[in-house]
Amino acid sequence: MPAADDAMPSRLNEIPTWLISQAALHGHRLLTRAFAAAGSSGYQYRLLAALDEFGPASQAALGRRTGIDRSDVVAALNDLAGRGLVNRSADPADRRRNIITVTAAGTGWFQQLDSVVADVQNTLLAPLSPAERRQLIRLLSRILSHAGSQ
Amino acid sequence: MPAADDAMPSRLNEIPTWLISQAALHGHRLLTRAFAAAGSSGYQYRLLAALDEFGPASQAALGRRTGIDRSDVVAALNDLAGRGLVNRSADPADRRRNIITVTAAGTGWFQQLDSVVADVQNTLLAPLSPAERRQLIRLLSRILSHAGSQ
DNA sequence: CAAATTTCAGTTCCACTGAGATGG
DNA sequence: CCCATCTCAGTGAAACTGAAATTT
Repeated sequence: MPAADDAMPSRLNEIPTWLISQAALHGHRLLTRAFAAAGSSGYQYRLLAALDEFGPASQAALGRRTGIDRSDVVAALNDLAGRGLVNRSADPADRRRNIITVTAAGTGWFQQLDSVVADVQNTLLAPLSPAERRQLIRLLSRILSHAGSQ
Repeated sequence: MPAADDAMPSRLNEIPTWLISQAALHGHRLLTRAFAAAGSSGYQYRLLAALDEFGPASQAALGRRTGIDRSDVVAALNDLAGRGLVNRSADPADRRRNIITVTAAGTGWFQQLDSVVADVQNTLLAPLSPAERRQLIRLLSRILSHAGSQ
């Protein structure tokens, strides 16, 4: 029997949480693949973005800013440091801390990752016009700022 | 030191994949909590939705329709069957198959879960007007149908 | 002594894979 | 002989927890 056995319950396709989850899943797959192809990861991109915007910081501060767990920050920085993209140095003012600094190579690497991220956005949002993309961003931002302020 | 140590890199809040992921995370948390409070799970809701829309089906067909892995279908149906919400019976036409049927109690349960889901949508989308909610649904649907047809 | 930082080891949750048993 | 189904056990990734060592 042919039986289009794989049709989703139509109910699900009208439920916002479901649509958002599916879109997130697809975006996450695209990003993970693109980062892996570039030899990196989402954690590394987020850490480099925080360093780029706020300058050198301790590992704990990086974890708080990026929402990455302290344990995972260690592992991601081990990798970045091993490739010479960031430096670890002791904080003279507080010897518990490692101060993380981006190297010149790290800055160049971050710019490359930035274009990887931009490509993925274009792939994901391909069917939407520029105005529609802005609209989507605004709607999601409002949902999130409401969620965050509860 | 005050140091608003927890501000996200502003770059992230303009990246659609990031916004979608954050919204999905929040929605998932709300749903998981609401389902748990009601004594159920998202898997159970999806399986009951498929049975409600398409009628009795084999476990393999349910897995394909709901996108739930075959192993996880078994576990979720074990729970539903143990509570008398669905029945398993052998398919007389193909004895490899279990035919899953919803009981009367299962139908009532599904309607309760449906209102749990509706409540969560209202919570998540609280800051949006009805027109904006429809707009969000349309934009996401277009992204997904484009993603699915590739 | 209490608190913060870095680190390692281990846990938990979820999605998935492999394989055996039954049957077509 | 090959394929589909149901089931269980196990694997792997991602996020988190606990605790030790160091320093404030």
